[in-house]
Amino acid sequence: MRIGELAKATETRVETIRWYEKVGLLQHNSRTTGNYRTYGEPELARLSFIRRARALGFSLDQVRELLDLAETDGQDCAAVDRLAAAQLKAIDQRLEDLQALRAELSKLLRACEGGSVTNCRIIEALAPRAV
Amino acid sequence: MRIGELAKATETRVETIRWYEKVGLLQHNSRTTGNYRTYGEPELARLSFIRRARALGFSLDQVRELLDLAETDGQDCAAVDRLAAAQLKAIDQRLEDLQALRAELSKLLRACEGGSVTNCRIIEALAPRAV
DNA sequence: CTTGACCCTATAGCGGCTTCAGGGTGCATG
DNA sequence: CATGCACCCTGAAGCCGCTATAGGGTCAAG
Repeated sequence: MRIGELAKATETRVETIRWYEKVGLLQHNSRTTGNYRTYGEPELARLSFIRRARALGFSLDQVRELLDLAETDGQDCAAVDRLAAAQLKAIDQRLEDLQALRAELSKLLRACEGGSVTNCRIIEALAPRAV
Repeated sequence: MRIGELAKATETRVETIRWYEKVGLLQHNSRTTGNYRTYGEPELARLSFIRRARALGFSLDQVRELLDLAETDGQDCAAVDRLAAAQLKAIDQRLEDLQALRAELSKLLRACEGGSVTNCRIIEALAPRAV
């Protein structure tokens, strides 16, 4: 399988695949005579894994750890669990931040809707004190 | 006022202020004989505005737009409103994504907790099909 | 006269790619 | 056999919004 095919199969951009190679996440099988990368099933599986983990918000470093753990035979499920739990906690934190931010912003927007044409309340709210 | 003072007053790092200058968001008043930047009230106000807008999740480009709008006398409140509304929409989208992600991840975690020692269900779930 | 807090510039680095420049490969069509 | 086109290659730079690092200068107090 060539890189474009692998890209399609995993919904990854070709450049991203080459980039994963550069940072040591995914190797290619071999090369054709024309110097094209080729991939087999294991690479497809590995890239799928990577993409799934990325979609769950894991960093590339975390993905590396997960891959290591996945590949050691004596599974350390606890380590995986720790990683996933940490990730969940980080997501919860970001959710909280984002929700606070949303509340602020929508307060601002409500102020604007009620505002007059001559005075933009959003600008006022952002300004340090009565600009 | 020197840069350190301004930094303290706005809870901004000194380096960030210099960076805002580099990207054309905030100028300094003048320089001392010792080549130190100096700032006055208008710069303090402007930086406060920038920081507030940033804290609400606006990009630097959006902040630039907001500053332009804030400084034109004939206010275009509608334009400000559009910007803020777009920002709110973007935040809502990110919230949605993040919530979906959270659900996925916590499903994974629940699977792991119930799993046996010999088979990590998180790894299984990430793998394309029964690695 | 030295110490220390503050300031300066220029440059590189972060994550996670994306884009660009400047080519080569390989297959179908004229 | 030439041409076109989709696909592939490498290497380097660019994106955002800073942060960090190196290697200096300024200035007031002790």
